[in-house]
Amino acid sequence: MPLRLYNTLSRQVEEFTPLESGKVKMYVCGPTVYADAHIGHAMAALVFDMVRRYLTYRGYRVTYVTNFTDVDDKIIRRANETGQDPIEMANAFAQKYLEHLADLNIQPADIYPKVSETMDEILRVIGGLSDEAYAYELNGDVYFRVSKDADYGKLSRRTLDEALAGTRVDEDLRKESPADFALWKSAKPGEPAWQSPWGPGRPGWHIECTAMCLHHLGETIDIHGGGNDLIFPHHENEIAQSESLTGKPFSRYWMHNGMLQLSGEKMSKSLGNLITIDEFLSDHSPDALRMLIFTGHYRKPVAFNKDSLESAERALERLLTGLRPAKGSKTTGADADTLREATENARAAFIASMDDDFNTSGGMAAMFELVRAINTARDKGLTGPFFEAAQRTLHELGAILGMKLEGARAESGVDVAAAPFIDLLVEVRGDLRMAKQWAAADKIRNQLNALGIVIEDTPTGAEWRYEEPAA
RNA sequence: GGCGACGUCGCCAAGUGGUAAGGCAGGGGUCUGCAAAACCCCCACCGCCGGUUCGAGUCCGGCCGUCGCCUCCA
Repeated sequence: MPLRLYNTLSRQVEEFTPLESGKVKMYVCGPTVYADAHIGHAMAALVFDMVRRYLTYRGYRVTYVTNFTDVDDKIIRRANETGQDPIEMANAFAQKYLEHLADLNIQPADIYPKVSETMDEILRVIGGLSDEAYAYELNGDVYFRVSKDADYGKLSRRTLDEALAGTRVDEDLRKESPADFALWKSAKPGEPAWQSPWGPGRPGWHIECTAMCLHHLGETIDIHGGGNDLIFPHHENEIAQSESLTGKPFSRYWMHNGMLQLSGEKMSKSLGNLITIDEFLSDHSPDALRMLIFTGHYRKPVAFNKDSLESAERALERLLTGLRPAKGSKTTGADADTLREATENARAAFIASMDDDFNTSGGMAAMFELVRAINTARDKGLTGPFFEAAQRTLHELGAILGMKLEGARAESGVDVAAAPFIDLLVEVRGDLRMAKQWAAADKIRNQLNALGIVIEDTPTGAEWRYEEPAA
């Protein structure tokens, strides 16, 4: 079964075939680093991390490039306000972003290009476009001549007239057409500037991705990704620049994730309705965010609110029940066969779903089916290789979605040093129960519970684990 | 206004034209001293109106509604 994915360019689900067999060149637009990243950024990073992990799982060798925009109006403004050097400030935010990505269990990209480090390539691209009359200069500014690009608008499905309809009133009136966009901006006093054939200045926004792709991945890449708010004008303009310069298709597939929404609106810096990654991680696990996002489809908007987050956390807890240890002694027999079959079915169902445009929701369903099969097998006393294989498969499928599926006990909450004392209390409680001293036994259970230690009685004795105390 | 996406159980959310996955919540059981967990069972005529078809949540048209883009934006 081939992998199929939705291509924004064709507005259809297509079979995926990379340019070079077995290899995938992938570029994802990264953030402009002028403030703390929020979980909307995280969603894009998470979605494409999942895409990359799945492609890798399916045997592709993926080269993954994602950029930092570190030269930009907003960065300059913010730096001026706070009296910092713009490049240094951007660098600090980029560094922090990288830490967030690591905290979110996002695999590092192969290359993280920055505008400030790609200047030679950017100038070369602009020069090439100028040579072919795709660009023109106006007193140190260089603009892309949209009218010369015959298929401009093919990604966002807009005609030139439509693209013009909403253009700003305070446009540079010297431009040949309002739809023309800046490739190079001449330097104003107090701004960081680089030397160019058109005088000192800095690049326009869209040109960086074109230059970075060309430089690091070549003239045609396989997958270009980003949020769907980038389709126009950013990605449209990238296509215009790249294909005008090379005469070749820029990206074979365009993938766009839906927006994370807070109270019914897109989470964004300009709207001010955001939750930073820092804020999120202070209260919740990275797995919970993945659960929330991958419960739905990556192209659809995700509602982020208290309810959806709580629901995701409970769903995650349920997933984790499948990883609790076996407690019986059977290793073979009908229950083992049933579990083995369920394990194979779950993996097959997971792959079938993911092959269909990364249907993580269906993949998640397969994981829950597996959890039920594991829990049933455990209740029936199964242990041993088949039980372990099932749990390993659960981990394996979770890992494709970037989930660590770590039990709370192993992860945090309980100081390792406290464990023997808890064991002791649980043992004492067991003795009290034997003596039918219910009140005293329940007191231990309740008080430990208040501290986040959950005790469960089983036929083979009491077990305990740590859980975040309910708020 | 233009372009586009979407409207499926109380909530979140899948769904290749043939009578609706999964999760959360809820109800009923098994187990248990009680509890918790786990397991079993129950819980949807798919926004509205037309049309195509033997048959539509799934295709076509219209309407209503939500969201995104059109300006920096993951």
